Amino acid sequence: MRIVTWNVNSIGARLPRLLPWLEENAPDVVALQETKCADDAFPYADLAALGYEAAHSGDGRWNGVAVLSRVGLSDVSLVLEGHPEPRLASAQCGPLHVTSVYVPNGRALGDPHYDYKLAWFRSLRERLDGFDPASPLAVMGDMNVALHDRDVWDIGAFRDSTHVTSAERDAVRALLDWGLVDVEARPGKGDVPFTYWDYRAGMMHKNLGMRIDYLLATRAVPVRDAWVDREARKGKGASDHAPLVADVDL
DNA sequence: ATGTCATCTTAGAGATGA
Repeated sequence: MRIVTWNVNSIGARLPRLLPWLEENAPDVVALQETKCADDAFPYADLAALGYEAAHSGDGRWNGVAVLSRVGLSDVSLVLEGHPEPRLASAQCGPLHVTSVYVPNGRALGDPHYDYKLAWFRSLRERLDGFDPASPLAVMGDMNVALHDRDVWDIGAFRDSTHVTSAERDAVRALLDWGLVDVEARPGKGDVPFTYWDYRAGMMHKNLGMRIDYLLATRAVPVRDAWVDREARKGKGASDHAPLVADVDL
């Protein structure tokens, strides 16, 4: 099966790009983030027309996550204990349990949002205790963390900034220690499979990006291939994130 | 790098977040 994670930066604004992309790439399961959409405005019908069931959690202007599946959708959960913002959606999709996450950005060191980010990660880790690391399970989404120095275009530009601190990286590593593997995409242009490029300052054109979107999967998920579709980040009407795609033997 | 984009607000340019 083919699985995808993609921060679409508004599903409403992105629909003219998202729907043709789904038709062309034919993924079985898609984890979406930043739908920026209330549940009653979610484009269920457009997605159903392409064969997808959807579980969405969103309340409007900010955040919002979804799981799309054309291989079954059951055991839906939209809750991360103690955190009311719509940043997590999970479901059983055929043989694979999928969680779509949009981790809080953190904003700045010393900002309360940074502590919120770390607390959110802790809750996500605790939530994993309800699952079996020997079973096929994927946690996918925008982690808002660059795990290694090479995962940003210039680590020197990230002094005293979020996304690269030890605490944030430790929070991701705690997920790995539970039993998840960081499924890195094939190297892209510039040797690092960046998934995000800021809209400003021609960052995409200069390939000044970050690898902050992740597919984390248990060892029970045999990964055949994984890549970033940079084409989806190009041109008019693109999200500032590219989709991370993987083919798995399930 | 701070050159854009998306959304909301008691109508329309500014605030907010990324």
